[in-house]
Formats: sequence, C-alpha cells, structure tokens
Amino acid sequence: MFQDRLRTILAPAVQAAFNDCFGQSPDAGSIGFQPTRPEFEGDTTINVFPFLKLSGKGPEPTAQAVGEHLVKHVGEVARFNVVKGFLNIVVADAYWLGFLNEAAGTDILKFTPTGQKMMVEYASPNTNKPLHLGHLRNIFLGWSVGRILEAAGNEVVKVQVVNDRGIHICKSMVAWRMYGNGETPATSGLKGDKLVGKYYVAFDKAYKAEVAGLIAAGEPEADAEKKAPILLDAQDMLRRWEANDPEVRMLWATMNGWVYDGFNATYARVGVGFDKSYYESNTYLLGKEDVLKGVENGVFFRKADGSVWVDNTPEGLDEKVLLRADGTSLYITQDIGTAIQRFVEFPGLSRMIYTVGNEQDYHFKVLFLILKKLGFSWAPGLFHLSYGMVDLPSGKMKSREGTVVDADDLIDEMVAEARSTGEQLSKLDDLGEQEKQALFEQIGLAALKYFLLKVDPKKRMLFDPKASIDLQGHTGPFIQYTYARIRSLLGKAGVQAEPPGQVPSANASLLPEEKAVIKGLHQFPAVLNEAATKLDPSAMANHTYELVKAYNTFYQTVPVLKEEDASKRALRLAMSAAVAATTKKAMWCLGIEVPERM
RNA sequence: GAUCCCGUAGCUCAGCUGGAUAGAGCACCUGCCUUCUAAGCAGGCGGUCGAAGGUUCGAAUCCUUCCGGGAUCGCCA
Repeated sequence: MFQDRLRTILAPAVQAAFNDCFGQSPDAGSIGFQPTRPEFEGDTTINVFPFLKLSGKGPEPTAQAVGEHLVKHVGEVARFNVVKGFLNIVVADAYWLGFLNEAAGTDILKFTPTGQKMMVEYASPNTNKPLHLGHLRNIFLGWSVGRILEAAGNEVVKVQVVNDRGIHICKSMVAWRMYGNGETPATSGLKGDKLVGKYYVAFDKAYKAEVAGLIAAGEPEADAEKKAPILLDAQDMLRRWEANDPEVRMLWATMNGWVYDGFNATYARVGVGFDKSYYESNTYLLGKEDVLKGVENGVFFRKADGSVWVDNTPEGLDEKVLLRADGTSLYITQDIGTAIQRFVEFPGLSRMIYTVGNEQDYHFKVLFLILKKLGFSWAPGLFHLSYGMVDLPSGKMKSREGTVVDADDLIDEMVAEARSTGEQLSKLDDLGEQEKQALFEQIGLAALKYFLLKVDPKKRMLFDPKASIDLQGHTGPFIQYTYARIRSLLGKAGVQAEPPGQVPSANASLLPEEKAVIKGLHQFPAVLNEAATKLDPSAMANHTYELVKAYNTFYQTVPVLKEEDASKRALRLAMSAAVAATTKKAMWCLGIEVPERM
C-alpha cells in the first residue's frame, strides 16, 4: 500500500522529464532513488550518470534539466540542487504531512492479504537434552519469519518436528534405569528436559569409563567403542522400542513427557507456539513407498546389492543412498515422506520453509532436488532458511564438552540483568513485585531476542557470556524504552487511543527532526516487504532501530506537550503515536513485546 | 581433494540489485537532568572495507586468483 509510494510518483515524472528534454527516457525500473546524503539538502537523490547516453549531455546539465522539469510538473517536488551527477530532490512538506495523515489512521505494516498459505518449521529439538543458545537463534528466527510473513498478508502454519526416537533418547533411558533410582521431575525439582539431559550426560560418562576399561584390558580402541556394555544396552533398547516392547515404550513415553513439559515451559516463557507438532516416532517410516515409486518411474536406481540411490551428479552433487540394501530407510527418506505428507495434510501451501542451521545446507539441496525430480508441483516452493552457528569466544558450542549455553539459564541471566538495571534507575518503585517481574521478563527477553535477530541470519555470530548482552545502545530495550516514553507522553496529552486522528496539514512546515521521523515511518512498509521477501528479520530489526533513534533525537530537541501552538502540538503528537504504533508492530514481527512504561 | 558460507573501526555488527567524504552500538574521552522517562541526547577518538589483479565514468558491493576462518561431502541424524 505505502511501499515505494514516492517512487510511483517520481519515476514516471523522471521519465517524462527525459522524454520532454531529450526525446527518450530510461526504464522506470532503472531509475535508482537513494536517500540524500545528510551533507546536502534533499530527501531523495537520483544519479544521472547511467542516463548520459540518453541525454547526450554532461551530468550537470542533464540533472539540471530533469530537476527543472520536475519542479515545474510535479507538485510533490519543492526544489532541487545538483552536485556533480547527483540530482538532490527536496520533497514538499505537504507530501510528508499527507502521508502522516494517512498513516495516523491505519497500521502501515498491515498488508492486503495475498491469499497464500505457507508453512514454517522453526524448531526441531532432540528429546535427550535441553534447549541451548543455538536453539534460541533457530526459534526466534523462524518465529519472526512467520510473523513477518503474516504481516505481509500470508496465512502461516507454524510447526516443529520433535526428534523423539532413536539411539540418543535410548541412551538417556538406559542411564536413568541404571542410576536414576526412580528420580522424576517432581521428586528432584528439576525441569523435565534438564533431568533427561542429566542422564544423557551420565550415559556418556559411564560409556567413556567402560571404553577406557576395555582399552586398558587390551582391547583395540575401535572395538572398545563398539563393545562397551552400556552402549550395547542402548542399542538393545532401541531394538525393543522398534519391536514395540511395552515396558520400553512406557519408559520412553514417560521420559519424553518430562522433556515436553520442560520444552513447553521454555516455549511459553519466550512466547512462541506451534499450530502443529510432528513427532519423528510417527513419521520415521514415511518415505519408503515414495522412494520405491521413484524406482519404478526411473527417477532412482538400484545397485547390485539392492540399495536404492539417486544420481545427482548431473546437477553437480553426488550420488545419494535412499534405502539400504535391507530395505530400511534413512533420515533423508523420512524427510521425503514428511514433506509429501505435509502437502497432503495442508493443501494449497505455496511455500514450506525449514529453519535449520547451515550445517545442513547440503542435505536440503539434495532433498529439494529429489522432490523436484519426483515431479511434485510444490517443490519449487521449498526453502531452507539457513542460519549460521552461534559461536562462543572459545569456539563452537559442544554439548559433550559442556560448553553449551543453556537457554533457560541465559534467559534467567538476562532477566536478572534487566532487574538490576531497572532497580538502579528506580523509576518503577511504585510497581508491585509481580508487575516488576513481568516487566523485567519483557526487557530481558527483548535484549536477548534482539541480540540474536539483528544479525543477518546466514552469518555466524559470536556470543560472549562474560560480556553479557547490553541493555543500552543498539538493543531491544532501547527500542522498548522509546516506545514507553511515547506512551507516557501520549498519556499525559490525553491521547491514549493509538490513531490520534487528523493532523493539521497543508501549510505547516516541518522541522528537520520532524521530517526525519516521518521519513523513517514512510519507508517502513518497504522494509517489511524486504524482510518478507528475503525472509530476513534483521532488516526489520535494524530499521526499527533507525526509526526510534530518529525519534529520540526529535524527542530530545523538539517540545511536544510544552509546544504552545496547538497545531504543531497536534502534529507532534500524531507523529509520536504513529511511531509508537509502528514500533509496536515491528517488534511484534520480531516476537518482542513492548512495555507501557519502564 | 570437491562444494558452499564468511572476512568492514580495539570488540559486536550495518551497508553488498555498483554511485557522493564507508555507518551504528559497545569500550574510551567531553558536554547536557529546577522542562514531556538520562535504559536518553549532542560531540570527540577510532578504517590499506583480508590481499592482489580485472570489468567500469565510478567497486566494500560484480569477476578471477590467493590468504585466513568455518561448514558439508556417512548405507549417522
């Protein structure tokens, strides 16, 4: 709706200018508008260098001629100046005021429905260990992408896939039976996922001890690693699980139940949820039929031993096995089956987005290629939202080496940090403890989420636990603070409703600080559009920061409530309200809440 | 060995569909609370945009090579 509204006015006008002045015009799309650099006067700038062949003149006369034509024919263009090949255009204040008037009455980040339905898978935890910082990046990213797509007018189905079966959970089960003494979350006071994680670690410790013992007894290392009794127990447990052994299934269901309670507590705390959860125990046998069908159709081939393969060498990839010689399936087989199942279950999905770390780039390339070869019409709508690892100063997080940053602990620390800062400032002394705690949760989570979301998803990022996450500067709390300050201002002015109504337009003239804020608002729809197109919350995060920064400068230098001129006061209140509403929506898109005071 | 990602200020990151003198935050230094919330504002310090070539009127941005970091290439998940 508001996207590039200035462009839709100016681009044809520039074309007309070229036509009238030089007899030919550039393509509308080739005209680049860029923000005018602050050292020159202007709002938007056109570089005429690319069009000198059309004009047959030098850069300055070309820009001059176009500028004069624009001023004469386009009401929105107030004046211009030319510096080298750059045509700096000053847009009339009336245009900005007109935009503000429209924006004041609507949500500029609500797009018209596209009619498209999309699925975003944004969590895929294993049930043998608690969530850590890497999971948080994954979850926040995918959740935010879902929100952004919703804001952009799409229907979004949010799902997780739980890796609830396999050797990893059997390891925890074996260890719990050996060392657990019947311990439960209730008896131990431990969160369920933490409890099960504890026994996974216990398994690893016992396993290593047994291996060491075998090696000491003269066993070669490679054999020792395969023969350790506790590992054999786990493998036996897995076989019994597959054979539906009631006792094993019972233990498995119990321990997974503890883990889900733990996960759900964390999900609830960070404010995310799922429309549907898939469990690997229900889907791990899928895909086999589809692969066999592919063999019949000649998409796949069999080797002499009976195993089934796909040949991706023509596409620059490798051959990949899809079914073992004994007919059992592999991870990718299952992924083929679940993808197909999802499109059956949710007909009309135009896209399916997998939020998974970049270590699986190759896997998804292969998976998507296979589904394309199988001829599914929806295959082009598959997308791997790949993100970089979160590194510690010491390098990669490794669960076995105990260098993971636990999600719950980290959230606790952030909330404690927010509390410590908040209590020091003592602006909130009149709040009850419960209200305070809720507020510090909001702030701590905002700091954490913003920290993880402001970085380009595909880049690796560094987290230094010792340095902790800032609450000042380019942070979530900074944005929250700006919002709270505006809400307070509006409250004092008696403008509580979020659209404050009409702005006195027409002849008002804008201060630079006012115009900067309105321009920030003006470009926001394009920002959402960009974020939705690129599936990139960082674009949204960074522009929100730019907007509130511009607002803070305005706030600090221009009076609002103390302004005596009623129309100026109304204008500034309207601006403030629009910034608050847009900020709130933008933060919603990031999955971050915004407080009424702080 | 092959493929992919990344390299911008002391640190963490923007900018990358080619455009003017490369921007923020943190840290460090200076100012600003008897005026709408100082988790703020204004200013200072800080850069061979990994290196070298190339394309171009113009390159942090595109191409090539090299260096450095990471990931993947399993009848694991």
